[in-house]
Amino acid sequence: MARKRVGNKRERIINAAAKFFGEKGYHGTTTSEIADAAGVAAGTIYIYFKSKEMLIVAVFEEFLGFHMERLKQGVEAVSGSEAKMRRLLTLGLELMESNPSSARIFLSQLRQSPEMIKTVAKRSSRAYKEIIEGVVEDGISAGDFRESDPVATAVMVFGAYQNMVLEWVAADCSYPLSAKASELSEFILIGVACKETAES
Amino acid sequence: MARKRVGNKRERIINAAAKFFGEKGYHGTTTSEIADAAGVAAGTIYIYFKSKEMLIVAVFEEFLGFHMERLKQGVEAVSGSEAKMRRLLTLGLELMESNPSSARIFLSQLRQSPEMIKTVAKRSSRAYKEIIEGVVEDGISAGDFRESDPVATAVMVFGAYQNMVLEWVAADCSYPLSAKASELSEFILIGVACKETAES
Amino acid sequence: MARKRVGNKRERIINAAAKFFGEKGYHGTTTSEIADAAGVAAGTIYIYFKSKEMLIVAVFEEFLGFHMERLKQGVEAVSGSEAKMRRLLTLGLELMESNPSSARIFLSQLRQSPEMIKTVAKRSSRAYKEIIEGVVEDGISAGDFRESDPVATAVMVFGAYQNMVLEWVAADCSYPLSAKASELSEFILIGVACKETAES
Amino acid sequence: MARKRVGNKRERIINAAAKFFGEKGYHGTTTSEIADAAGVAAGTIYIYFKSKEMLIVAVFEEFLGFHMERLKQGVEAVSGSEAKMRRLLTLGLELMESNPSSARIFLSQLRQSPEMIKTVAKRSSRAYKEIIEGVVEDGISAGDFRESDPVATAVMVFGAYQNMVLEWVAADCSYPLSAKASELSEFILIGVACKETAES
DNA sequence: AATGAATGAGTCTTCATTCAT
DNA sequence: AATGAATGAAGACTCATTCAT
Repeated sequence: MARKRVGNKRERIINAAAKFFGEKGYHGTTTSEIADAAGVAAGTIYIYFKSKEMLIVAVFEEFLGFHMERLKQGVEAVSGSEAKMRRLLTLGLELMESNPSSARIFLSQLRQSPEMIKTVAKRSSRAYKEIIEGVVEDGISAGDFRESDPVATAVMVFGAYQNMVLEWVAADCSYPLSAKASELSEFILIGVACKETAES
Repeated sequence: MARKRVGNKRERIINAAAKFFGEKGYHGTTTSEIADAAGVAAGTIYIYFKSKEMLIVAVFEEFLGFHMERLKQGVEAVSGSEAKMRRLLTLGLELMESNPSSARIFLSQLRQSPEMIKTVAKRSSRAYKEIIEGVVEDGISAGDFRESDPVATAVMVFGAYQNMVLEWVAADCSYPLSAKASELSEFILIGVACKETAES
Repeated sequence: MARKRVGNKRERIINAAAKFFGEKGYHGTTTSEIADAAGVAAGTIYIYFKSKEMLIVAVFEEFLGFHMERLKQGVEAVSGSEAKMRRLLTLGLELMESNPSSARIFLSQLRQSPEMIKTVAKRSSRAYKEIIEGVVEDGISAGDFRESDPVATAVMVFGAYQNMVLEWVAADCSYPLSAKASELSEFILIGVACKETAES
Repeated sequence: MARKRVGNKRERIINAAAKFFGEKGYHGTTTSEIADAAGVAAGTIYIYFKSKEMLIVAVFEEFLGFHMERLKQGVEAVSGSEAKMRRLLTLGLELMESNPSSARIFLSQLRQSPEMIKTVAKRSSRAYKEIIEGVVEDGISAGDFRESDPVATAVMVFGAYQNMVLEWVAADCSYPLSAKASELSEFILIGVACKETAES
């Protein structure tokens, strides 16, 4: 009684879906098992979501919205371009670490069909990169980072970040991801900010 | 009729599979259409490959082997750490550009199931990163690149590279990917080599 | 159209399966034709039965349960060892005669795979023989039958009975099987009851 | 080299087929594995046998012919109705015991399709029963056995015999079948020979 | 809104059989 | 006679989705 009524049905379905999609992949998960785990009937899913595909999209949007909000807050909470970038990367890894299932969806399950890549995956990276771009742009304006194309830079920063998470997922999340934060930050900061490294 | 005898059957199947898997995704492709396009009977696929899954793995190995060979040759053909890194990244983008279908498989289709991520996708990035690591290590030894953990550096370099390709794929390959080579190289080289950037 | 709503789905599937398995054999029958004949969709079979194999097992259990109940009742309804044995054999032949399809499954289709022989076929003959053994044991105790190993005796009685049915099935059920009841009973009764053979 | 050329191809195919059909069942065996085990190409089977079905028929005929010859010889070698019957049953069990695979084919694999039951299985039991009938008839003529319908008697004798073998096969041939010979003979002989039952 | 039994189109895979060599 | 690569028809089973209740 207690566990069943925690959250409304839509939320329960999303949570169950996130868990299974992350663990077994989109095609490896059946809508029935999601319904079971969510404690609803098979048909109920279709009251809240038009199709299985729309369900994974919803799962992802939930995840993305939550991420974006946190990241924006985190970035605003500190000052200084370098500190902002550090915060962004560290927080990003922490968020991924706290929800490996969603991380997996983010990293691979959304790339199932060319259609999905073009719509959702694209939007996801766009949102992410907008934040990165913001930090980069501000850093350049402030003279903290070297001159560069913020868009291209964001693509590469995001790639490095993303691949670090993928490595961790491929390693079965067997080590603390957030421990890699400083390593990542160093690399990125040198890439974006490198200006005054003396001689050698 | 004309295309029927070009190449042996195994090769024809691999080519057809690469095309469809890349265009429509692993699950969006049926073994029958691969057989049709390859000009063989449905059952023939199973003479050469144990299952549909082993087929995509084979497609990928083919692609990876080809890539690795080219990249190694390319890197060896030039001298100087910076030149090697540039060559590596440029060649990588060129290879991806010349075979968008395989690029798509490489970037997403191999991540279909958690199983695949753990086995094949892992191996693929490992192979790629080994080359990158080699260049980074040599560069550090030679004093051309700054001191850093070559492994972690390779992860990030690979991530940036990969994401640049993914962007291109998500944009429907609508612009020449190789045109981005210098941008990527700059970013990476600053990240790995940044030592003597004068004042500001 | 008329037959559609007779009985629930599970029952309709079992009946259709019994018919086809009996007529065309297990491997000669497709799940689709069973579904068609039962007036259900192909997938519906798998709601009620885990696999085609579990379906034939279910068909058989149904048949066996029905048989056993009838035979036990029949045997209890009469008194005297000889009368019981006669009743058992007669009733057995009558039951087989009334459902030739199930008889065929019982006699041969359950022996399709070594696995089935070891599990289901074994259990079926065990159930049958337990009843026979009971009658034989009681007959011996009562002094009506000669001393013998009831287990081995049951094997042989069952064999004679079974082969009589098989003959009938092989002859396309072209004669009334129950007409053979007295002949069978005589043979068996002499075998089990013959006590005072003089001389030799 | 030595093993391969022992026997001609036809014989090798029959032997391999007997082994597999007996162990894994008719439908559980592929023609390819038979060809492999026989050391011939897949297509070669079809030079010697028209189809898979004709192959199992051939296997069976081989087995039956061999059996019949031995049984006839065995029966003729002794004198006296009772001795002949004993010899027949004992020899039958011994032959089955010496070739469990063929025994399994005989007992169940030939019953795969209604067609097979009607043609081959029928013929097999007919051959067997002819021998039994002969012994029974002679016994009756000689006054050794009681008056009865030899045909029906043979059906029942054959059934008892057959079921004893089936029990043994179902028990994984885990005990010496020939040890059951005397038990079987007693049962049968009482059934056929019992003449002077007093009274009742 | 919720259910869950039912649907049936869709797919991978097997394998007896053929035939060019 | 022999080969064995190739065929392609066939079939068990799955599962997203629907709809009567």
